[in-house]
Amino acid sequence: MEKTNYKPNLVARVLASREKPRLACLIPFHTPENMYWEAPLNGILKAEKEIADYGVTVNNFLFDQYAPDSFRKRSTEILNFQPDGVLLAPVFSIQASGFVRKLDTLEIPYVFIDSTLKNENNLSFFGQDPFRSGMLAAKLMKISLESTETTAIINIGRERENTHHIRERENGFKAYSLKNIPNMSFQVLNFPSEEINNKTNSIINIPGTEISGIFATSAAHIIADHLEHKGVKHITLIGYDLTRDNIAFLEKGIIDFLICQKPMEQAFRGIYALFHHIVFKKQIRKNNLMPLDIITSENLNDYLEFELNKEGYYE
Amino acid sequence: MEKTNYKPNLVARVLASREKPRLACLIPFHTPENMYWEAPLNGILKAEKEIADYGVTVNNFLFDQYAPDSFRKRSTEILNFQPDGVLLAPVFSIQASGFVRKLDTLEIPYVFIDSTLKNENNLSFFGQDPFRSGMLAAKLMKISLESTETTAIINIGRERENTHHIRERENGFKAYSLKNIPNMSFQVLNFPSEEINNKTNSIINIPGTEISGIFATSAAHIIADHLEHKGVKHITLIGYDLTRDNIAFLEKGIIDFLICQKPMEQAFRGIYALFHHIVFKKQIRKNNLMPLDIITSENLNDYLEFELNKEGYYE
DNA sequence: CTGAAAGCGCTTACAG
DNA sequence: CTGAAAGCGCTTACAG
Repeated sequence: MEKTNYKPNLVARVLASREKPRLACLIPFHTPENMYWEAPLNGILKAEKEIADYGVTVNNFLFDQYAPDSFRKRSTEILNFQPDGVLLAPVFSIQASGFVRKLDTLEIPYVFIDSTLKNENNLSFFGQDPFRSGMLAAKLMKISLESTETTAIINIGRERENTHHIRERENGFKAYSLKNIPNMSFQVLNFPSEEINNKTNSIINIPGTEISGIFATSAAHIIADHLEHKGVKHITLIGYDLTRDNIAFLEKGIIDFLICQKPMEQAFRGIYALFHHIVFKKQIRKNNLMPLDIITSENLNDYLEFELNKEGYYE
Repeated sequence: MEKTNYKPNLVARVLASREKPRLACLIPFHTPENMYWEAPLNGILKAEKEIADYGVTVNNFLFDQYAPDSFRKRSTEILNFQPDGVLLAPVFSIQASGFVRKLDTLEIPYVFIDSTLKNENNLSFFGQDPFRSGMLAAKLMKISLESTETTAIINIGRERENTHHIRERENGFKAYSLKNIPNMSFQVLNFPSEEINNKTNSIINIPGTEISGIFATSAAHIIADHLEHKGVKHITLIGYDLTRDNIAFLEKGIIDFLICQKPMEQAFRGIYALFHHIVFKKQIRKNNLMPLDIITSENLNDYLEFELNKEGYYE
């Protein structure tokens, strides 16, 4: 009888509905030393503006990315806040698991950005596949090398800092190299970030001319700074993320490639996923892998301008 | 007195307004031989769906990309249609100029995609900078080459076919090479597409082992097919666009890099620019250069999946 | 030319 | 439990 394929007008629905959905975001705050998390925050703020007319409000609960306790405190605040949806970066997997379990009970939808947890009922995930990004880095390394050469995989960071992500990048790089670059050898070097900060130039003891390529699984700018001071040229350096420091070294030609994971867009689209789900009852795609964008000095400017302005499809 | 910063609710405005804006699109139709223009059309259709609830309708006027007369006919139809906004690919610059002049008189806003015309009053442009894309191709070529080597720039296509675009790609490649790859020599080869289609394997007379890299300013799959049949390996092949043929050769490893200009997103965002301008009276950024996306076999799948699904920020 | 009323297509509180 | 009425925040045709 009701076979008429009636489609309600969503604009009218929003206006008539007295609902004012409240979203909560749980991501790390950024610091002058680590600006990475500024981008997701900007994505959130941009999305918030765009959907304000639909009655949606967004509240941010920022935690210390090195302090699991801070994460737990903020997540409790969110539960008290009783939001209609949550966007979170599940940096600390144990604490995040406990938190989303409570959200499940309360039937509050939640979206992961940056990294994900397996076997959770998240509405959606926006982020990168770290293993594949490591493979891509190895491919770029392969074409940069001339023949039989040695490269280094350098991990910089605290023990707890995004460990899984970093390891997966390394694993991807290794897997690709072993399969596709048989005549390349590599060594793995680990440096805690505290040590690096104090004595950059001495601690990274790169065996001079033997190394022709470096894959920095994080903080490429620190290695770039080291290479610049040492006056080392001709080392192919591949890293991650368009932070200000990295960009400077990319422009100077010290960093050759940066792989970008579109952190602003991850957060922007995460908010939109919640918005579309809650307000428009739309179906949401669960896994959204961001493309592995390759940035060089040639496409840097277009990329930056584009990424900063695209989100709203207008200025 | 009215210093109160009152912001009208756009959702209510749309509902109350009896306006039903009608958009017209003027782009080439695609054919089995040239599927490129399918992507922009899909972008248009996707955007159309999303904004239907706002009362906007979209009408497509497709022309033959090799026939200026076809362009002119369709543009006349659009003038009779009296749209509230126009999206067009100004493939034929003279005809397009005449058309947009009439739109100016009628005060109908219009947006360029794919390529642009200078000194026109277009609301917006979404496309790529072909010169910079050529530079990027040269950079990729540089890192792929081992030392002193010869590369070829190969242009395939009819005389009239996107000439400006193609030439600019070539010019960008040359400019970068001359400046940054002093020990590389290159030759420029031009093939009309008609000849190619008939005798692919014989006409491209690539001087065997002397060539170690090829920059295909268009139709890379034709060259890839040639290389495959000849059994030539180790030639770095760089081309454009994620067409089905190109993708197949990228996966096989015969094409090494494809530079993508996001044709679907160009059109999608073009429609959104018109929508936001007409319905929401939003300010629109005039020049929107798409990033020069570098696609390899490693990031191909993520890229495809992402691009095909991102537009609506949901599935 | 100004101002109050009707209406956009829905949802929801309320009367029956 | 059902159905008609009121109302979301605007615009616009219409009465004065």
